[in-house]
Amino acid sequence: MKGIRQLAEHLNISIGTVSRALNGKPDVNQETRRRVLAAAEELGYVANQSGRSLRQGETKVIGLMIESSKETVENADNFFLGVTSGLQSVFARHKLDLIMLPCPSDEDPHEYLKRMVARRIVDAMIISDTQRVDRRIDFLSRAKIPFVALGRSLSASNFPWIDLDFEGVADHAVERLIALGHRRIAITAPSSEANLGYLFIDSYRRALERHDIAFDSSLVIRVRSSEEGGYQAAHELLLLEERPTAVILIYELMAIGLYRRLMESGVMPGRDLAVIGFRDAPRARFLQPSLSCFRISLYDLGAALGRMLLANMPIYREFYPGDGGNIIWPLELMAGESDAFRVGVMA
Amino acid sequence: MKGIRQLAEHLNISIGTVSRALNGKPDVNQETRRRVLAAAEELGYVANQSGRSLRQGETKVIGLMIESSKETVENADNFFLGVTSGLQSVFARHKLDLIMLPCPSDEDPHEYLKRMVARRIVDAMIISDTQRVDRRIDFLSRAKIPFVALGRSLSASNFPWIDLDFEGVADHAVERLIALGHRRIAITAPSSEANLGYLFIDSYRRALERHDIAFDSSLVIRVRSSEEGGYQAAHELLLLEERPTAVILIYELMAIGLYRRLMESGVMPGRDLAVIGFRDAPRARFLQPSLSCFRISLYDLGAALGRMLLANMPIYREFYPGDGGNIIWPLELMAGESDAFRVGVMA
DNA sequence: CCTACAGTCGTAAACGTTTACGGAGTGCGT
DNA sequence: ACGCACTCCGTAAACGTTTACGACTGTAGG
Repeated sequence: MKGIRQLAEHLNISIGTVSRALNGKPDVNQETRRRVLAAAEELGYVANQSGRSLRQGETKVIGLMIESSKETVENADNFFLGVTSGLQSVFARHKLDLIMLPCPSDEDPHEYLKRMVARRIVDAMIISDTQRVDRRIDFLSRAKIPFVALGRSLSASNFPWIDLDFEGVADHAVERLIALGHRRIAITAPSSEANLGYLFIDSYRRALERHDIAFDSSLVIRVRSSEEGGYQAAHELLLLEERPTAVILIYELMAIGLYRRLMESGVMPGRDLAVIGFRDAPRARFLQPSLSCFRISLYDLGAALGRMLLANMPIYREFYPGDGGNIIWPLELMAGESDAFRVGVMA
Repeated sequence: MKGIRQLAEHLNISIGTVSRALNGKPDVNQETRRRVLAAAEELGYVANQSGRSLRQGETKVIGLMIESSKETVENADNFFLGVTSGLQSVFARHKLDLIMLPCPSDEDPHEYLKRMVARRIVDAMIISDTQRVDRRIDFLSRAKIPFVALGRSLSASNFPWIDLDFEGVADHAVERLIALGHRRIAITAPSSEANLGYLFIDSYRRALERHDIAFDSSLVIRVRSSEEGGYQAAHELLLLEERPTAVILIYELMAIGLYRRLMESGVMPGRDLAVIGFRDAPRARFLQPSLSCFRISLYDLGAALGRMLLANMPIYREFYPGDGGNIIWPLELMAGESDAFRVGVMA
C-alpha cells in the first residue's frame, strides 16, 4: 500500500473525497465514508505524515525534551517515563503523539532544541530541567513555538510552567523538624545552576529566621544530587564540629548514600539524625528505616503539563479554558521513620 | 526565515543551487557554496524535515520504542537513557537523530508500532522487551523496515538482535556458588512472557545437573522483577522447609526488597544467605553488604545496537561491514560481599 | 418552469524539498 | 572556425497530502 492515490483508485473515487472521508469532513456521503474507512482498514492505509505535515504545517507530534547528561541518567529514576504516561493520557484525546527527544550529552541543549524545532518534527515542546537563565525559553517564545516548561526560570517574565513547590517543601520540613525539637538543621543544595536550589535554600533560611534560628552557611551542603552525593553529604556532616540533629535532602535518592555513610560511623538515621527527603523515587522506598519524604504523582504532573501545553496552543485552547496559568505543584509528606523522634527525648 | 525559497531570493540564486550547496553536491562553485552556507547560518535556516522526507522518502530519524508499562516504569531505572547515549554516539556520525517512542500502556505495542511506522516518522526502529513470540518482529520484517531488537525471540528465524547472556550468567553464578560449597541454590524467574526467563532457568538447570544436583522446582521463585518482587521472593524462601543457602536474582533491584525481608527475619545476606544479582543498576550499588552482580555497560550496548542497525540499512551498510550478525552480550561479574562466604565455614 | 439550495464529489493548487535534465558559458585542441 | 569537454546553474517535476473552489445532481419553493 503506497498512498492515498492507490486507495482512491482501488475505490474508483477521487483522491479528494477519500481524504475528506478519512478526516471526517462533513461533505461526504455516509455510505462513501463507510466504504473508504473499510478499504483503508483492509489495506492498512495510514496517511504519510510527511505529506500531511508539509501541507498543513503541523505534525500532530509533541516533543518532550530530556537531557541525557550523566547526572540525569543516573538520577532520573523513571521520572520521565512516569510523566510520559500522564502526558499521553491528555494527548490521546486529540490524536497527538508524544515523542521523547533525548539531547545528546555532548550537544548544547539550546542548539539541539533549535535544530529539532527548525526541522519541524514537532508542533510543540515540553522542556524540563530549566536553568536559572535558560536561552531555550527565549528562543521558543520568540519563535512562537508552543511550549511548557517543567521548572521556573528567570529568563522570561511570562511563560507557561509548572514547578514543584520547593519553597513549600523546605518550609514544611523545617517547621516539622523544629516542632520535633530540632534547632540545628542541615540542608543539601545542588551544585548546578538549576533554579530549584535557590528557592529551596531561601525558603529554608526564611523558615529558620521565623523561629529566630540564625542561618549557618556551614549547614548548607553543596553536593551532587545523587547517591554518591548523599554519601559525601553525610561525610561532611560528620566532620562538622557541632553536629546537626537533622538534615533535609533536596533529592531523596541521596538518602541511600547518606544512610550508608552514617551507618559506617555508627550513626543511626532516625535515631541519631533525622532525615527528610524530597520527591520520592521508587528506589528510596525500601530504605530502612523508612524515609520521610515528600511525594509527587508523576502521572498527575504529566497530565497537568499536557493540559497546560494544549491550553497554550490556539487549536486546542478551547478545550482547556482554565489551564492557562502557572502551577506550583504541591507535595504531600509521607511520614516515615527517618525523622520520628523528638530531640532530647530519644537522642 | 521560511524556506529555501526565501534563502535563494536573498542570495539571488536559484533554489536548486542552494539545495545543492547545502547538501554538499559536487556541481556547485566553491565561492557560491560558501555564500550559501554563510547566509543559511546567518538567517538560521534549517531544512524543513517534512518537505525533505516527502521528497526522498526518508526521515533521517531512528526510533527507539520503549514500553511504558507499569513494570517498565518502575524498573527501567534509566536503562533506556543509558542505552540512548551509546546509540547517539553512533548515529551522530551520520547525522541521524534518535527519538524515543513511548508506547502508551493502554495501547497494544504491535498496533502502536504499526501506526508509527506507517506515519513514516522514522526510517528504522529499535525495539526492546521482545516477547517469546512477538508480532512486531514479523511485521517489521515483512514491511522491510530496518530494525534491531534488544532481546531474542522465537518469532522469526533470522533477524538482527542483541541479547544479554542470560545463559552465561546463570551458568557462571551456579558454578561460582557451587565452588563456594553451596548445594541448595534458589533462583528467581519472571512471571511474564519475556523470553529471558526460559533461557535463564534452563541454563541454571543444566549447570546444576552438570554437578549432579537434582533440579528442584520449589527453588524457582516466580515473582515480579521489582523491589516488591524481591521482598516477596525472600518471604517465600523463608517459608521453604529446607532453606537454600544461596539465591540468584534475575534482576538485581530485587535485592533491595530481598535484603529488607531477610533482615526482618534476622537472616543476614552475605552470611546466612548468599545473593548474586544480574544486570547491575545504579540503585543497587549502595546495598549493604554490597551485592555481587553481573554488570553491563549500557553505553557500549547502545553503541553495538546502533552499529548493528546501520549494518542492516542499505545506505550505511558499507560503514559497518562486520556488524551484521547477532550478539550475545557478555556480562562481567563484579564480586561483592553478598556471596563472600563458604558454606559450612562461616555459616 | 425557473431559482435556490443542500448534498456530494472531482479538480487542481499548494506545502518545501531534492534531483534529473538541459542550457549557458568557458577553455582547449584541432 | 568548429567541436568538445567541463563547470556551474536554472527549470521543472515529483513526493503525498489537504482544501478552496466549482460542478453536478436532485428537490423544494415560488
